[in-house]
Amino acid sequence: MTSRPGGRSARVRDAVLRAVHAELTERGYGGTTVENVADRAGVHKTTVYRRWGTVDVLVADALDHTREAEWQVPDTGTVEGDLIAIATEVADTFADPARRPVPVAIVVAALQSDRALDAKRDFYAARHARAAEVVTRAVERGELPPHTDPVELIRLTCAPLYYRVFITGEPVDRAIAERSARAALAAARAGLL
Amino acid sequence: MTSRPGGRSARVRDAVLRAVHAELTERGYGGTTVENVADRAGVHKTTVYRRWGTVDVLVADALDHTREAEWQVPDTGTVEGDLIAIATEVADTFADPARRPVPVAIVVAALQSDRALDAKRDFYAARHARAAEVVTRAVERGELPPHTDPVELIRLTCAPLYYRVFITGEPVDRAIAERSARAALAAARAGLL
DNA sequence: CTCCTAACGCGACTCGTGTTGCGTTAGAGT
DNA sequence: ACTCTAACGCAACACGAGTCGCGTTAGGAG
Repeated sequence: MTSRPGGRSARVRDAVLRAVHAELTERGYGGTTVENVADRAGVHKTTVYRRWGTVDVLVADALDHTREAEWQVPDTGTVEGDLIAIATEVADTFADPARRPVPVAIVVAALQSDRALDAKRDFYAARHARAAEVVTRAVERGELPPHTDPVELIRLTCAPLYYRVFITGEPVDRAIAERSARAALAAARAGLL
Repeated sequence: MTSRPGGRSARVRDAVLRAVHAELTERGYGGTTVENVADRAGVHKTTVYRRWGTVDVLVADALDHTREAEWQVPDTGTVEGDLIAIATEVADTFADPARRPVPVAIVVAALQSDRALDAKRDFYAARHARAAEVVTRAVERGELPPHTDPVELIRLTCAPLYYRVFITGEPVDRAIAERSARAALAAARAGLL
């Protein structure tokens, strides 16, 4: 039934999703067209229209695809170090002109399409669940109160960075990443999560 | 030169910006068209194309327009009460299906257009500057450390709510608003801002 | 090796968005 | 009251995104 990894369908999908990534980086979500994606992938546009239909579905599928790649959870020995590492990674991504456009495009897509919304929700749910390990470890070590909500601490760590990028439009750097992590940690230590 | 408030230009602008608001609410940013806006405003589409050109400029102008309306800063007597009030207002807006689409559309527009980005940046800069009053009052009362960054505390209060709406896609309610405010306050009291 | 089907390529078509040239009108200035 | 100009209305047009029908091909099954 379904083609194996070496089949034509799989090759087309790989080429198209790579093209989606490149188009989003260069033109952003609004400038990305099904036709341009098809051309870049070396595939006819009707093929893309039939299998995906719209740009937001392309983005959603690309996000699902990248979710298969594994992500390494930091383990510095302390929660503070781990949270700072996580926040720094986020800040670095948004500070890099080559990587920033893709997550931005995903947010835009998710705000306009249920299909992309699901993909984004799943992606962040998985990421948060993985990242929460640093919190559960800290609780076990006695660094944090026993009833601390692990995912909430992760959210609180990242939120100020995303807030700057998407709401206030201010730049983000590592100093802000550190401050966000420490602020979130202070709330956790106060037993507020 | 410029027409006075009662002139034809001003009437057209009012009608168009009202139509923009309605279209964004009903169809969202992606579904809003210059032509639909013009029809709803009872104006020919070329008029809108000439004065604004694109949807993002319409959104930007509408945002500039609403910025003229004054916003009441809460004053409950304590920083905690004030911050909770601010956070609750944000949460209520996003929880209300009738009000939520507009700020969402503004974020989408700002991610795709420099003109809308400027308008959004100015809007939030003004809002934050006004809201920061509750922090400076608190510092004067001795509730918070003297070097606390007022705007940063406001950002920290609101960030988790926006993070849920735009990134994780989780719902926001008043309980989360209160927790966000208290968490931000804990960081401020720890002298981390 | 042959068959069979799902997926792809191709070109023509539809349709909505945005543009242009020209005539018309509101309304400010005198 | 009259003029003069900026802004608006209108219709025809251009352009690109998305659709459709049909022919072609890759590649798995037997």
